[in-house]
Amino acid sequence: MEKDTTARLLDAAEYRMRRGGYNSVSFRDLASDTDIKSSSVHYHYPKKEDLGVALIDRYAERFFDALMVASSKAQTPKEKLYAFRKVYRGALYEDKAVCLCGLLGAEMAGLPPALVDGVTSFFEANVKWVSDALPDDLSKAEKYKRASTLVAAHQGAMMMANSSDDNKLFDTVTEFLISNTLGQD
Amino acid sequence: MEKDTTARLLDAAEYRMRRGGYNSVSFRDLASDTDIKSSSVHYHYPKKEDLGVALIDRYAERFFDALMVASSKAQTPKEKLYAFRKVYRGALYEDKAVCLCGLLGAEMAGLPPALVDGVTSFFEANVKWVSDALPDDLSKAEKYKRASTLVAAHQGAMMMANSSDDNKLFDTVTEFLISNTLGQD
DNA sequence: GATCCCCTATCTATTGATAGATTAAAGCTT
DNA sequence: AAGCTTTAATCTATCAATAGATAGGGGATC
Repeated sequence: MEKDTTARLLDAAEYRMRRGGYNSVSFRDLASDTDIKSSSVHYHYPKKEDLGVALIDRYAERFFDALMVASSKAQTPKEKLYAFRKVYRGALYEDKAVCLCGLLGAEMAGLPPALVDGVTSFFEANVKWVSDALPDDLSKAEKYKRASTLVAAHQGAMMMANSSDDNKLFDTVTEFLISNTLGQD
Repeated sequence: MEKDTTARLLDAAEYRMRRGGYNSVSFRDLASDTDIKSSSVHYHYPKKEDLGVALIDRYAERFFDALMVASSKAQTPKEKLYAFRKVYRGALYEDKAVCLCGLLGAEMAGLPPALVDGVTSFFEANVKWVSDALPDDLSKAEKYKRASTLVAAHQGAMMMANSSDDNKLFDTVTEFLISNTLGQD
């Protein structure tokens, strides 16, 4: 089965947005990417904001789906955190781009209001997932602290790897941090 | 002495760019911010790329100046890293925005070539500074690893604090990481 | 008088967005 | 089955607004 138009539009929009940001995506670019006219893009997503919301929704859903798959056999906290890392790593290596929400999170103040919530929840859900992956005996506050640190470092490492064109930086940082964060009780 | 036009232009451009990214800044916006005409903005910065380069240069210079000041009395690695943190923290709390290079680093693929180098060097210099601040007895590789992690986490924490409108997240993450990174030999 | 700085005026390209025609398929009615 | 209606998805054509950029004029200062 072929991909329908909305899927192809979202693919094109995600590709562009994860490289140049929200304002680097235009309806005409998407139109030429998908071989339709820009007015037809508006048929699927009347406002750019609508497109943005759909993009974030799809991205988040795909991210957490991938996270479930990657962590399905994980038992220990360590295994779960490596699953988390693996999903981030895939986004960087396979898509050759930073996290959509990481980029939009930086541009937050310039985004239409409807997008802000999606980005915020993405990170909340990230932190929650990592918190739940950490050892049970840690306090809630301690879990929050470590989970936030892990998510922040993954995002930062992604951005730095991207901007220095050196993906190994991501590997180095996240590997170090996971072993280190778990290394002490 | 009043600020000259270029300084006011860079102020306005930095304000906007650190909130909405490179493509959210327009010559007309800057013109109205500084009460001149957009053609006069072109007098100072003929191309947008020129403006971008000047912005990054000034930002980097100011950053490392602030770092020198903040670390002038620092003796121990721990004190130096807290100075590093303090400068990042100031950028977040006082400017109420993310790091210019952090945002541009994410948008890298959509930037004019001339800007790319500036952003890359900013991070290289960051990592180098932190490396030099770490204890002497660590290997070069170990220093690189920890320095990259610290810089990445500061950037990521800044972005997450910004996008969740909760600056304390930055404090929590960076405090945890500095004490933790130094805590083990 | 040359230089610096800003102006008016204008150009072309691109932006997000809309109106209205067209086409084809799907569903109903008789 | 044939004819009619509706819906979905695309098109052409066009807007007004905004983008980056340039040409050339005017006043101030050195």
